[in-house]
Amino acid sequence: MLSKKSQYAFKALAYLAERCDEGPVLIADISKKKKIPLKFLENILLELKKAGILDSKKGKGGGYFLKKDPSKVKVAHVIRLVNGPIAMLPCVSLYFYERCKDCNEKSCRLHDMMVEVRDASLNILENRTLKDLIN
Amino acid sequence: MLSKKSQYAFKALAYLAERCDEGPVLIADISKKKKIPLKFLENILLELKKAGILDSKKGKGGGYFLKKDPSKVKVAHVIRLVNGPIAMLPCVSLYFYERCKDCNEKSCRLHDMMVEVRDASLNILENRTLKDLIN
DNA sequence: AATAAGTCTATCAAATTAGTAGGATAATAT
DNA sequence: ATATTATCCTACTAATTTGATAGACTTATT
Repeated sequence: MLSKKSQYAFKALAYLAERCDEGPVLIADISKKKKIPLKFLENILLELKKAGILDSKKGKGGGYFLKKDPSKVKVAHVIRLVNGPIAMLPCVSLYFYERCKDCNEKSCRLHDMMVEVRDASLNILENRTLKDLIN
Repeated sequence: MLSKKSQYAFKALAYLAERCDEGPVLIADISKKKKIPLKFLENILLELKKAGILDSKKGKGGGYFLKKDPSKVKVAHVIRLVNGPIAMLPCVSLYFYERCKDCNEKSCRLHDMMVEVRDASLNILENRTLKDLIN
């Protein structure tokens, strides 16, 4: 399951995507409209900024805004950033791979099955962007 | 990601599925061969028994064994039992549904997307069984 | 200089995960 | 009967993760 943090991140990103031509948006504004705890949201947005998805401006008239066009930010990328692996097993993850101890990957049928699940999920998540989150 | 408990459960179930015509298998045997902490495995197997997947016999000649044919036990069912929801969001889960607070499901595009991911995953996991875990 | 906003670091409580301990119960063998 | 074998059960603990908060700091604007 996606963490609450991830859900907040998507809500905030969707909100920013809807307003991506209107200049910076206040954290407090997002927090209020999307009912996300302010300080928690601060941390999340900062993280997304450091990851290159958002940018910000300080002082009056400042706030957060998308650094790229919503259609350029993949949902899979956001999940990996905020939530971690998409795969169901470490031995099957593309970005967070870890060898399975005491298990031969070549002959593990669970491995194969989880590769299938991963690919089915990625087929969707790699082809959807923040643009698809806008109503 | 699947918990270690889930991974252990699948290893144990695969082991039992391979030996489903050979009578009861000792917990200690599974623990040793699959390198699963003994006491942890005890708890897991007991849980699977209570869920109706396994049965057991006490005393000499006892042990655990599959209650049904391996081809009758769906992978999706085991995941839900041991790991919990398969869906990425509570508002999209079939067996662990929870309403999304402060979010209108009808107009939430993330919701739609996660329904797609869920169905893509279930399409695989509901159609694979313990039999598919045997080499 | 005052104000408005994001930045940073640290901390905290609750929940979850992974694993352990040890006795209780039941089936079998002698 | 009783000793042995093996599962059953309840509780506990340690480590990690998650969700959230506090407060001082920095930077931009007026």
